[in-house]
Order: sequence, then C-alpha cells, then structure tokens
Amino acid sequence: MFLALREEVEGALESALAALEYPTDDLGIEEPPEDVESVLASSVAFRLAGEAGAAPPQVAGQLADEIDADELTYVAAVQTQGPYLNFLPSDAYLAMTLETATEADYGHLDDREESVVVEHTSANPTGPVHVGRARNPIIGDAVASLLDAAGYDVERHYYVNDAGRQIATFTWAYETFDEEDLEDEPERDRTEYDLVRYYRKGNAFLEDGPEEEVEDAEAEIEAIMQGLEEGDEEAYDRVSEVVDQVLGGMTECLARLPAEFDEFVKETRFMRNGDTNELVDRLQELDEAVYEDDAWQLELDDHGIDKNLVFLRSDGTTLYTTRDLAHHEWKFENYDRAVTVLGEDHKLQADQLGQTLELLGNDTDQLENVIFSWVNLPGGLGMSTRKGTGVDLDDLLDEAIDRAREEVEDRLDDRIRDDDLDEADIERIAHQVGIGAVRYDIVSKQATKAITFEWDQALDFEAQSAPYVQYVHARCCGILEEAGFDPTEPLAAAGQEESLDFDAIDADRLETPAEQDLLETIARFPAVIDEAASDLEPHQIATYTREFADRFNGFYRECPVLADDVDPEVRETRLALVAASKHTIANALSVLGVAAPRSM
RNA sequence: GGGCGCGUAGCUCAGUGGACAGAGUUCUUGGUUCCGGACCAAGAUGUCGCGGGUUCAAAUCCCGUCGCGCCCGCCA
Repeated sequence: MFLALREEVEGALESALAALEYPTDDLGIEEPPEDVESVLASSVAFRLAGEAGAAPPQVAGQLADEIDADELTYVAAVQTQGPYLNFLPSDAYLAMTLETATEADYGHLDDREESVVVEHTSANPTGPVHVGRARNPIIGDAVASLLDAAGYDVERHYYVNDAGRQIATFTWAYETFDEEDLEDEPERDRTEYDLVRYYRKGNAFLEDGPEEEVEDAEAEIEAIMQGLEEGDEEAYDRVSEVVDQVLGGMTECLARLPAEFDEFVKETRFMRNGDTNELVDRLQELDEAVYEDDAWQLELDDHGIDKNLVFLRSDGTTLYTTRDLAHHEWKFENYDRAVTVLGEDHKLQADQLGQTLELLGNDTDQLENVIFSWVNLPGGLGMSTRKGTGVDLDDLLDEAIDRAREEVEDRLDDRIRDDDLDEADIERIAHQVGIGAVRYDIVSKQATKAITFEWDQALDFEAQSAPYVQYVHARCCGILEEAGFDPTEPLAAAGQEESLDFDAIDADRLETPAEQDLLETIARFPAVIDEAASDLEPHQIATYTREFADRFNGFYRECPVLADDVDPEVRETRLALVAASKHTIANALSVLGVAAPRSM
C-alpha cells in the first residue's frame, strides 16, 4: 500500500509543481524521521527557493496549498513543517493496508514475468563447507528468496567446478592413496569428511614428496585434465566418482541451513557439449586476442583491466574462466537476468568475465554480482580446505543448536505461558533458534563488510538477533491461538475454526499511536522488499524485521487484544492487526531463510 | 607498487545528499492480579579515520591522505 501511496504523492506533487511552473525533475521524496507524524515527505522546497525568490518554508506553503488532499485516496492532509512537506496517511490507507496484510502472501509483489538465475556457493567440491564459505549460501539463498518475493521467477544454481586442476589433483590422490596412508580419522561420518583426507594428503605429497614421484603424479594430473578437455568419457567418470561423492556430502551440510538448489551445473557440461571449444574459437577472433608465451590471452588494458586473461594454456587446455564464459552465455540464453553471489577474492575474475562477455557481443546489463567480504577467524587467521584450517559449518550449526537447546531448557521453568512443550518441541525450537541465529547474524550485515567470526557473538540469543524477531512471531501465534485460530494455516483458510469478522474490522478503531505506528510499518513491507530486491541487499530486510519487532512490542505493551474489557469491535480489529503482523514477520523471516516458530 | 572494498558510540552494526547521527550490547534501577519476561520502561557515550573541496544542506558526493582487508597465477 505504501507503494501506491508513494505513487499518488509523486503524481500530486508533480502536478502541483507544474501548476506553479516549477521544474518537476526532482521531487525530493523521502521518508520522514520517526518522530514526524507523516509517512512520506518532500524536501523539494529547498531546491526551488532560488528560483521562486522566496524562502523554502514559503515555497513549501505554496505547494501545500496547491495540493488538494480531498482528491487523494491515501493522503489525508498535506502539512508543512518549515521547509518540509509532510503527507499524512488517510484512514483508507490504513484500512486497505489492514485488509491486504491479512493475506498469507503479504509482501509478495506482483509477477514481473522475468526470470533470474541466482548462482551462489559454487564452492569447489574438495571438502567440508567451512564457516569462511558459509556467507555465500546464506546471502545467496536470501538474495534468491528476496527476488522471488519481489515477483521474479527465480532459479537457484550451484556451479560445480569439476574440471579444474584441483579436482584433477583430488582424483589422482583418491586413486593413489589408501586408507592406511592417511594419518587422521574423518572428523565426521560423512563422505566429504572422509575424502578430503585424500585431498590434503595429495597436496602435502606434491609439496614435500620425493621429486621423481611428484613428477609422475603431476604427469598423471596433467593426463586427467587433457582427458577432460578432449571429452574423454573415462576421465569424466574418474573425476565424477570423487566430485559426486564430495558434492553429495556438501549438499547435505548446506541443506541443514537450509540452502537448496534447483540445479547443480557442472562445468564439464560445457566442455562435453562443445560450447567451450566454440567459445575459444570466437575468443581467438577478437581484436584483443594475442598469442604470447605459447598461450592464448586477451589484452583487456583498453577496457580498464590491466591483467591479461589467459583463456588457453600452452598445453591446449582451457581455464576456469574460459568455461565460465560458455556457462554464462548459456545463462543468457535461458534466463532474463543472472545474479552471481561470490567472494571478494573473485572480483578480478568477475570483472574479466563481464568485460569479455561484452566483447563477445553479450548484453551484460543482465549480469549482476553480489560480492561479499571474507570471514576471518579471530587473530586474523584465514580458513582453508586444503590446509585444513577453519571452523566447519557443521560444527558451527551443532554448537548453535546445542546452545539453543540449553537456552530453551533453562527457560522452561519460568515460562509464563502454560503450553507444555514436549521433547519434540524443544528439539524443534533448538533447531529453529540455533540455526536462525547463525543465519541472521550473517545475513543482517552488509555483504561488503568484513566479518571476524566469533562464537559468542554469532550465538548471542538476545539483542538484535534472530530469536528477538522470532519471539515476536511466536507472540503473534500465541494470541491467534488463544483466539481460536490455527496459526500454522493462513488466517483465511477454510480449515480455520474461527474467522475474522471483516465487517467488524475498521482501521478507524486503531486509535492509539502504537497501533498506527505498527500498521504504518506493516504498510511499508512491500516497499522494503522492492527496494532490497533492486539493490540485491537482503540485509535491508533484516533491518526491517528489527524495526518491525520494536513496533510490535510497543503495540503489545499498550494494547491488549483479548482482555475482557476490550470492546468486541476493537478486539476484532486488533486481532486483524495481529494477523497482519504475523504474516509480515513470517514472510520477512522467510526471505532471510530464518524459521518462524509458532512457539519458543 | 597498482586496482577494488571497508573505516560511524568501549564493542557489534544500521543509516550513503536533507529534519537534533540511530539501534543493540554493557552498567544501574524499575516492571508479570492482565494475550508469552528470549519482553518492556528510564538513565549516555560520537573529531561519522584525518585534511581539503562542491552544495542552501555532506557520515553520505569529489580530491588527497592514513589504517585494515581482498586481488594482481598458464589456480579456482
């Protein structure tokens, strides 16, 4: 509803400016500070002062007089406060917000009939997912959900590097060493923990092993890569045996978040179908192509990138980026937009990729990157699969769930609500809260900011954390349940024993500032989705959930819903407000990938 | 050395041209006859890294500078 209000205000302001013969190119629309009564404001009078030969407050006055609020649906009045124009919401605005927000999919914008492929994580299938990588699936999944909520047709892809040197090395190591050659037991009973030991062993051997044997090993690795390049089925099968097993384990880990994918796209696919070879031919035709040091390269200096992009090694094999070019052209053929979530260490590669795609004649406007900074351990330590340093995501999630379970059990005795949580409830809540806290901690921060990972901070259940927001959802559910609804079903669903009496619901009855603030905050939700989606910044949703929770708690404190002395029509209207709140917060949490518990 | 990103309260972070720069955390105090106390209320801390500039208006834009991170491989 906020979007409709904004449109109406823009229209009204534009005609007022035109009527007074002022320029209409910049309306100066902004959201007012919290203590101002209006829901939308304009600072346009500042810019007009010179031209009008009058002080900004007077210009604002002229404009306010020119706009007839009676002709507007969502605006009750236009007031000035110094140089600012303030637009106050009408009862109709609040009433319509209340009505639309009681729909279960509130906040989901209209279908844009535009497809987007969101590629995220795409971690090399070499071993367990560690916390350094966890930012990718968490942000990526949220970006995908956000675009979905914003009305795009979204597919989530994991691009599998199954053709690089690392994988050839892994394959060689897996085939060469035996269980008894390995020094350590697997850290966990799952394939990637088992197999990563071969990878680490292989890398250590290549570094410190006897010179002759290392040479033999490197020849074997080279042979695997050549085989893949030639589309040799045997090489593919050998590599797949490692890749599929490790990837299977990693997928199980990611599913715990949960981060799930519509498709795992293997890069060998673009070698086997000939796309990569064809692409190499086209690259060689470019003016920027040079053959230097026995390798084919692209000189991108004239395009602002001073590092050459090597696309064909001297041994005739392709590189990651070469295959990724074919991959992206495939994306462009099949989707309207392509969004890639990647770490800042891939920035240069991404720039080269984009520039080269442009040279190949693609429209790169449809390609966008979400780049996030690395997660470090305290003390500046990095995380590495090859070296085996870092915190495994599985361990983080286990720890989070354990701490959440302790928390639930500690709180069991002094619960006010008498709803007898059983073992299954405790386990459910421990998972929802524990994993939710981890995700929220990561998704609520701007992707470009570096993070130092600290247990206590990530797993703080109070403060600006997932549980704080989840608690609001549980409170909503508690009230609705008390009133006879099944909070797990949409409020309008046929299965509900009770139903909201829409005749008795009237936004006019929401008289207190707390109720109106809450409703105005609910009204902004679709606009927040719209804005966050166009910026590809899911943390804006997290910021909104916190603000929303504050407003709801204010309402909860001031306005009883089910108390005996509440007028029945007020009760019904407040109940609708709670229902709207429940859908708003549930849908916001869903975008973030954080569970919305019905009790906790 | 070059490119990119970041620098806001003791700490973790919002805010990226407009209304007095905001939350949480921490500390103290108070709050449940009443829908859920993982909650709420009250109390305060800032050279927005630093220096210039543009503007009626700068944490926000521009230039310079310092600090931190990432990248600068025929790895991914």
